[in-house]
Amino acid sequence: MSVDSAPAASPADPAPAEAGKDFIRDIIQGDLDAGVHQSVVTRFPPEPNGYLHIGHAKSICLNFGVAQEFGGRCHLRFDDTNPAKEAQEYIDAIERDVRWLGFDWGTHLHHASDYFEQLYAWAEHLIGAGKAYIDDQSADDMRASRGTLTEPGKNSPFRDRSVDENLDLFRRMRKGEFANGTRVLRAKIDMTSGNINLRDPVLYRIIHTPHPRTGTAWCIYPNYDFAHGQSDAIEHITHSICTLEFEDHKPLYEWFLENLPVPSKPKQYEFARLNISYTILSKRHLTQFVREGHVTGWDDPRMPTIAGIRRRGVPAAALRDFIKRVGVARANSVVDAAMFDACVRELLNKTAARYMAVLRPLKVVIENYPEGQVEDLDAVNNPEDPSAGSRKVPFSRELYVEQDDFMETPPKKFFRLSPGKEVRLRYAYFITCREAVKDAAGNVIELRCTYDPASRGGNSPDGRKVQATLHWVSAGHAIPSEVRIYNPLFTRPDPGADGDVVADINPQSLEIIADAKLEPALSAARIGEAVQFERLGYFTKDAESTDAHAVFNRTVGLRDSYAKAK
RNA sequence: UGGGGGAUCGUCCAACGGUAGGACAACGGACUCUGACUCCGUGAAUCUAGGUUCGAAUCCUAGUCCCCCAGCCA
Repeated sequence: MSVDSAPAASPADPAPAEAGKDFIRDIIQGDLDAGVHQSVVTRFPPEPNGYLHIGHAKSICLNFGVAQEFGGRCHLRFDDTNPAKEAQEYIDAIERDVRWLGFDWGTHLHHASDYFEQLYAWAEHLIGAGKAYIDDQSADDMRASRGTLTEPGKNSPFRDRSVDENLDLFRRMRKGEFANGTRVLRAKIDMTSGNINLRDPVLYRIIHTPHPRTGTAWCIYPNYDFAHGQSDAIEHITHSICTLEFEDHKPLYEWFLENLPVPSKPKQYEFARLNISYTILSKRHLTQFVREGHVTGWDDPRMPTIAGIRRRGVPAAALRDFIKRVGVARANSVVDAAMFDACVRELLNKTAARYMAVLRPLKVVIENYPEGQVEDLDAVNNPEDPSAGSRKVPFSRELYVEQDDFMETPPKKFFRLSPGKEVRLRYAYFITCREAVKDAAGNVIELRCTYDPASRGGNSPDGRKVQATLHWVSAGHAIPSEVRIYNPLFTRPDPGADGDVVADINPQSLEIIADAKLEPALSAARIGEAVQFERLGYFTKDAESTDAHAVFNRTVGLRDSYAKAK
């Protein structure tokens, strides 16, 4: 299912270290200036339970970005503490995506599972200090005694077990003597705390499921709270940057650092996660879309995953630019999806080679053009980049133009082809429409036109002007191709606001054009290479293409002030 | 009605007691062999009410609204 152009081991397009400015960078600069740290060490800590999305890209750019800017380092650490949800496929995809984004963790690829033995020892340390106990309550009973947002919790009847009993039970948990869900290790903190995370949080649970890395070595696993801060401490992370919802966990994070003989004391900082209009960035929902087949996979170009964005043809640099423009703050916000498109267009305008392609072909016959004659006309590859040079485009008597570029009875502001109207065919000739040929149903199926031989190359020696320049493809030379047009996956800017995300999925999110016509030079396009189809948008050849059947994805359309005016 | 956070143009982010600025979006114009690009221009904001101060988006007080937390997920 998953077609992916796998990047090389190190980033093909490394991110440049250009400093942004935000409260996180202010804090780091302050710490460095004050000598709190000699250098900065950050980490990007994904759980390998799904593919990375554009929200993760924000965290990646932040963590790796500050490390780069301040001359420190950033670790890639898999937070693999729950084997029931994690898989090797995700681990591989995450490494690939981080590299593609342009970042390099060097030798610092780590896993929470690397620390299972140490974390276990620390758990026994806590038990020995009387600060953790084995609870035999069921999950339901624990929930009932935890209290609510407004009512304090009640102590577990197992809270005062002896150190020896706790130690014995914990060791037997590790040995696998107990079934899933029968016992947990809890910290002994304060069941009446206003912060629910401090009401004797669970530290270890029994999960008899093989782990992608440690196999069956363990059947008890630390949870996030017991693993994260300690892993940070082991790696000497200086600034542990996470999203706002972990703010309530900070007191717990610090409680472990204070009560355990950890080698360093990292500090946690939180920022607001990324939200984008017309987009869902929740792993739970993205997983659902894949599982239920609303999309073709994690790398479906409609998905906000890094793999999907890449496959759609967005360059890593455009994604980085977007993240940079969005900024980092603590206020919840929803970024306009148009800002992402703007970043993509801005980069592609400078870099993408231009070609002509007709998506919805309408046959044009140039009546006064000699049958059998073919001319190779010069076309500029990229007007924004003279070094890109030029190419030849074949012109002949029978051509295709876009159906949208003809109207039998045009409204006032329609500049394109209509009966009697003269337009320019880009890089070719002025042509005038003489007749629209229709089928029995009255549909226009062909245009009979004449050309002005003196306008070869696209300019008339008498200096007369035309209002429109159209793209075109020689019928006899055209390469047939499938083109996939992607529209927003959702019909509303705030999908799921009424409670059902799936109900807001856009039934027209994918338009497949089976028989587009491409100019011959496009046969050399490489998979993943960004090109512009003139007047239409930016496209890239999909990895599903075969020699016999090309497939192009639309990355993003061009701005279209005419369409908007209509 | 517990605990924790947050409110600045339509949107996102700046301004760190001293002229509220940038980007995206919108609108108008110029240019154009892409109705693209580019360029020029226009409109557009400090949650409310008090207070401190020569001066407040920034400090204080009281409100209002929004977000997060009751997994043996992360």
